[in-house]
Amino acid sequence: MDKREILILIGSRIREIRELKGISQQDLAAGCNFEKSNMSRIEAGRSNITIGTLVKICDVLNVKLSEITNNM
Amino acid sequence: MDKREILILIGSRIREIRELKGISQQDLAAGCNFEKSNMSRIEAGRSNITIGTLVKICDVLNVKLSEITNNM
DNA sequence: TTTCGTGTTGTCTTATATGATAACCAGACT
DNA sequence: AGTCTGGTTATCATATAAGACAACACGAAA
Repeated sequence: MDKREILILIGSRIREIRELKGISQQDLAAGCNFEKSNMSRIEAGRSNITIGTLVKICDVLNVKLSEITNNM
Repeated sequence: MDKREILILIGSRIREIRELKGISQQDLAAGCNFEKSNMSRIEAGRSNITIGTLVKICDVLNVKLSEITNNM
């Protein structure tokens, strides 16, 4: 799996969990201290995010990093 | 677990796997197309690496991303 | 229709990761 | 002594992620 695929998978996983918890992109982004526009890009896999950003998102979603990267 | 801890854990995991496979930082870095100095920082958890960089390293080490992030 | 909620996209600045180079340290070996 | 090998650290330029902002699309509900 290459970088592009992984980023898309990570984004999809984030979106899946977010929707499962009934949170809007807006609110998730706000919890992470950034704009919904950036969250939209992240969920679309269009941003090569850092571990720091991913950890922030995991924190707000209240999931472990390994839950996001599971099977990758 | 916060960002700092996670980065240190990821770095340690990379080093562990690299040494297990008997590769030098030099060679791992070369396989990733960057310098040993950067690999040193990454293994020390002193660089907030992107998913792209992590995927590159996983590729050269021939491990899955989830093997690195396991239990985090 | 208008308004609201949610998400997307483009563009901008600033912060920082990437990547290169050089100097350095510690062991091992000659 | 010198000379490898492996790793660390400092500094630099460049690429790009982070973060903010505005405009837009679309469906639902008023």
